[in-house]
Amino acid sequence: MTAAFTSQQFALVDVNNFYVSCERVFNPKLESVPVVVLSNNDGCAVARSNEVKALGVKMGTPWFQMQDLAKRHGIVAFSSNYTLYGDMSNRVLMILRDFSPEVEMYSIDECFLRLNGLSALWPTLNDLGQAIRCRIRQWTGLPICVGFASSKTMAKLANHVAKKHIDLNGVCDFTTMSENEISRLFSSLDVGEVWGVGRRIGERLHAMGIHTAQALRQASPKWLRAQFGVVMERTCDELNGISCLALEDVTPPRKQIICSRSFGELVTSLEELIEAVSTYITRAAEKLRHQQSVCGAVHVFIHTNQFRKQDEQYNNGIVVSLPEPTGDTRVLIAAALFGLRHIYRPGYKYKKAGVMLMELSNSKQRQSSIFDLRGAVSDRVGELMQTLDNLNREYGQDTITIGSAGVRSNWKMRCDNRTPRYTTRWNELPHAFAR
DNA sequence: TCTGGGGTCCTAGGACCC
DNA sequence: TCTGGGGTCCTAGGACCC
Repeated sequence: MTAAFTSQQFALVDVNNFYVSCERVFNPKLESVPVVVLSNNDGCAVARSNEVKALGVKMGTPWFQMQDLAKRHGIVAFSSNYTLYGDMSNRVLMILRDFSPEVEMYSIDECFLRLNGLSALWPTLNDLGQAIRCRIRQWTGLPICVGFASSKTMAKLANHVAKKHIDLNGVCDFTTMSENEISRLFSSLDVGEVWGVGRRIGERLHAMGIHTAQALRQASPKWLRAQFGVVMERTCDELNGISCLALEDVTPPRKQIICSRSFGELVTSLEELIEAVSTYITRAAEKLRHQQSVCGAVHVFIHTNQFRKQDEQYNNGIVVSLPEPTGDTRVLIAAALFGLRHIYRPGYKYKKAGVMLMELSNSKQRQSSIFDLRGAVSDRVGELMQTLDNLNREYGQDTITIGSAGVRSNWKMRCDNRTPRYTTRWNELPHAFAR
């Protein structure tokens, strides 16, 4: 298809400071209070309210490094509550589907919409944007911004502009701007703000004298390709309104599934690592079966804490191939523990372990090995796993587990200040009192 | 004391084959 | 002493994203 000759219209909808905003929905007293949400293990700030951003706290700042600042300014910190955020994210998605049949959930807090033809239903795209903001605010309590443009990369930038310029009231539409307005605006945007330009490439572009989005837009695509590869060439085209990135409204199944965690306390014993790895495999296998895949190889890794220079360091991982693809938690655990025993060395203080399910394929088109005479057996296994998943979904995670996942908890994450899972657990519903 | 987790894509280079 | 060339596949590493 010749994208260059087909005018497209995209919207990017992005929830402002998503995790923080979710917490505020259920605790309005947090409005205008500086709030951060911490990563797993209460390690780093992964979401910051505007008040916290104004204090100069960068994304990913370790929580222990901002203790002084937190005390001085009364920063409130929450452990992450992914159950809550995931559910709120789904609600936003459902609402957006009312506005366009073509919605791509790009990340937990961002959606692309394709609007071809739909914009005719609204006086202007700005009206559409305001309608979306209004309904999401009313139905979920979440604040969002909307960017409109003729390519996804530009829509991302339009959203960025909508967030920065208060007078735009949360909506920015590039599609009706003149070439002059676009040039002026893009000249004020650092090239690093462009989607696809990260730290490394940003530095190189600056060194080459390309400082703004406008300069990148005017660079030669062929030259960019020679310097940086095909991705940057596409980015340049996209900045010129030539849509190269299609809307992906059907999520393709994951090609790999990872589950890894840092430990709450340093771990030395094999037994504890076995518990942790068994637990991670259990989580990963649930995701695997949920997307109807089976897995052909398991990667296990362990490492020590790289920040503790005084400790002897050890990192290792191993890939264990399976004789035939499977979704059976028990087989996957056995493979992972086999690998773990291979790479485990006593005498180190381990900080993190993880597993990666690789070589995923569709469980419906599973290819049997020539030794597999057990079609009936694998059907039984499928039923067993299905039952396990159903019970755990119905009665809560880990109602039924595999024995090696264990009951010790030294290795479990710190998560000291997590709010209730207000929207997905009956016993954690928010209370409302009438006066 | 305390430093996240989960993904994708592209490219270069080596192994191997004919 | 002379010592090809082209294709494919795989992997590791690097870059990006949120």
